[in-house]
Amino acid sequence: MVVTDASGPTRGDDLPSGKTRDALRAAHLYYLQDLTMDAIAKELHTSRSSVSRLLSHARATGLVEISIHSPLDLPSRLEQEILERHEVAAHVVPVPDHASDVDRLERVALSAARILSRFIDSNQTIGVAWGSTMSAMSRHLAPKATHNSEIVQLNGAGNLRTTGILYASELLRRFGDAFGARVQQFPVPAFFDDPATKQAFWRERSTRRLLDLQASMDVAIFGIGSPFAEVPSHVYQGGYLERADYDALSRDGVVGDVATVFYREDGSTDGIALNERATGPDFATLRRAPRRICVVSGRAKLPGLEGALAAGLITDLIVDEGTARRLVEDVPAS
Amino acid sequence: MVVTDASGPTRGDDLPSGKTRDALRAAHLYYLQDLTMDAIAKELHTSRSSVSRLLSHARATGLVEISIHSPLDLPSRLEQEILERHEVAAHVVPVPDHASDVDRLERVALSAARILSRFIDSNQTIGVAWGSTMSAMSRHLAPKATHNSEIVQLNGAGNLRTTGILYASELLRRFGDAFGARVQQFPVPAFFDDPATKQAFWRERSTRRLLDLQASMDVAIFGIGSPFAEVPSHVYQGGYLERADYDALSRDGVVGDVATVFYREDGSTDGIALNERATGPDFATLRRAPRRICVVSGRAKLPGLEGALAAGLITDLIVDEGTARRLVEDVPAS
DNA sequence: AAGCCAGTTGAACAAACGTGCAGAGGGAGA
DNA sequence: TCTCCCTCTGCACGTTTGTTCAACTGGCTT
Repeated sequence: MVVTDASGPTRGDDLPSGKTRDALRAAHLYYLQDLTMDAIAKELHTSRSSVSRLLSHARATGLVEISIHSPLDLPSRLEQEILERHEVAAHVVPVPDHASDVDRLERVALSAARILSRFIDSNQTIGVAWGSTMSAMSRHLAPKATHNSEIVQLNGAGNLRTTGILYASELLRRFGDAFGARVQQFPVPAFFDDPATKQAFWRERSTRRLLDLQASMDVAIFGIGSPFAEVPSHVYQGGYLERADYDALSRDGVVGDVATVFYREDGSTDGIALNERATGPDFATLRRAPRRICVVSGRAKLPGLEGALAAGLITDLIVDEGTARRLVEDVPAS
Repeated sequence: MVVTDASGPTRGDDLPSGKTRDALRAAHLYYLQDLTMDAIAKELHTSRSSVSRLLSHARATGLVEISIHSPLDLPSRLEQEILERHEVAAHVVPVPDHASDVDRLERVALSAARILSRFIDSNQTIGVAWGSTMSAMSRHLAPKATHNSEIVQLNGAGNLRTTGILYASELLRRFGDAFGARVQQFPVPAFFDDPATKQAFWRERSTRRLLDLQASMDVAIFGIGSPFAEVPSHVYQGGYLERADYDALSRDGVVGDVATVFYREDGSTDGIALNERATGPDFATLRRAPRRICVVSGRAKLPGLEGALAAGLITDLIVDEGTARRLVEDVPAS
């Protein structure tokens, strides 16, 4: 639920009550004055454990923000190089080379969630895709109070087996909760069976409303799908695609997808039949968003990432260290 | 010393060596990925204790910044009221009411030091006064790398007993170190014996250079002196003033000083003889600095604070809770 | 070459911290 | 009014973290 907190007009002394208020004060004392929790407990007339919990609350709830500044001169050579080669602001997440893909994903998602709050603000329309990366991310979002913002689902999530609504709506809801934003779901399947159905649907006014929102996004957040990786992305496991679809993608030289829209190594999408049935925004629409944040982890997604970069889909990239390294090594000159 | 760190052009893998680099990585892992220090130790191939130290280093050195955001709607009613009444951005430091004045000062100074780094940036001229408040503050500054900034001493520090140079230079040096800035000392006594000497000195070219710097300050940082408080400020203990001077101040209705320039309750300075011999910048000069940060703790300084506010010396105020409360209560309507 | 100093290191200990748990409080509904 | 359910509290325990200490390193002097 959105942070509301009963801190009414309790004027008078200095005990305006309200958990958030206490948390704020505890945070001041702990992070700005270096008191121990014990000392804070005494000042707040409560137990040390409660203070510990208050501080957890303060962190989890975004009252406290911890950020890390490279001393400008040495900003991860990697980030620097990625910026130069691809004109993309990169955030490289350190992960040990031997980490499993699951670990890697989890850690990138955690960092990404923390970094994200910098980009979110009031009065924004925020497009959110879905997939395992976005899902992991949604579980770690640091709340940040905003007004009048809107979360828009970028692509449908229904498939042959489930409506996908539960999964996707849960994910979206987490984003909405974290930022106190309204959530606009997109209740369509990930892929239509028949392009004509999509066309028809797209003409519906309720659909149009959503498409218009997408077209006016301020921020888009998405992962990258990699159809032919050893560990396929969510889209490719969940029964969204059939054998024939795969074969078609393979023939077309597809290296990845963003919000269920497929593309080739060079970023092109023309003539990829499946896109006619996909529900994600075409790249021209996506690129209208001034800030487009891509979260990637695992070397398997490298080709997909390179394609997305070629397509100019990304303005901000959050990526694990190993993949970042390969990105700059693979392509000596773009 | 200024952070230099031997992290040269060590290209290659991902082990560019350098303590700062490790600290940065540790900080990422600890604060952005919530690993335990033990886990980080393994990733960095070192002991847990070293990681603990690295993290301390990262915090002390400003690589990690921890900030606290009130959820905009409830920004300490006090800060709100001070803003409305005095047009000053206040930062209220929570301190228990029963805290001693020494505690109070220490805690305000600590918070102030942390808050300060937000205001400091590259290519700035930063005026710094001295006194017990500034001294306490200087001991807690969080380093922040800047280029081409300059610390300028606002007022002389010599007195009858010592040259004051040691004390003041130590204080200034800490500021300089923390921000990697050059330090411009002002080697004059706090008060001249004879106004004429001051006049003469002020015509010296070396003095002019410094006064010009003061006149082009971007930020000024100062405390408030309170001559008649039970616990007198540094200026009033150290042998800077004599009996006769006190009497004169008392007759003139002085309530405080900023950088050894005295003023009355209404902020006026005209006709206060001592100011003719003082070495601090006159208020017109001071007010040319776009940002003027005042750090105050202890109710004894309340009259002084009110005078400084009346004189329009302050744009940003860092003050302990008790004093802030009295400030808004004392004067129901400004 | 020996000696010295300043800076690091990990082990061991002590302090500070997070969390499961059982009990207390306090509405909303029966 | 009683009961159920939810939330919050402080305690007790195990874990995590800060710090002291002695040993070690590498550079510089004598």
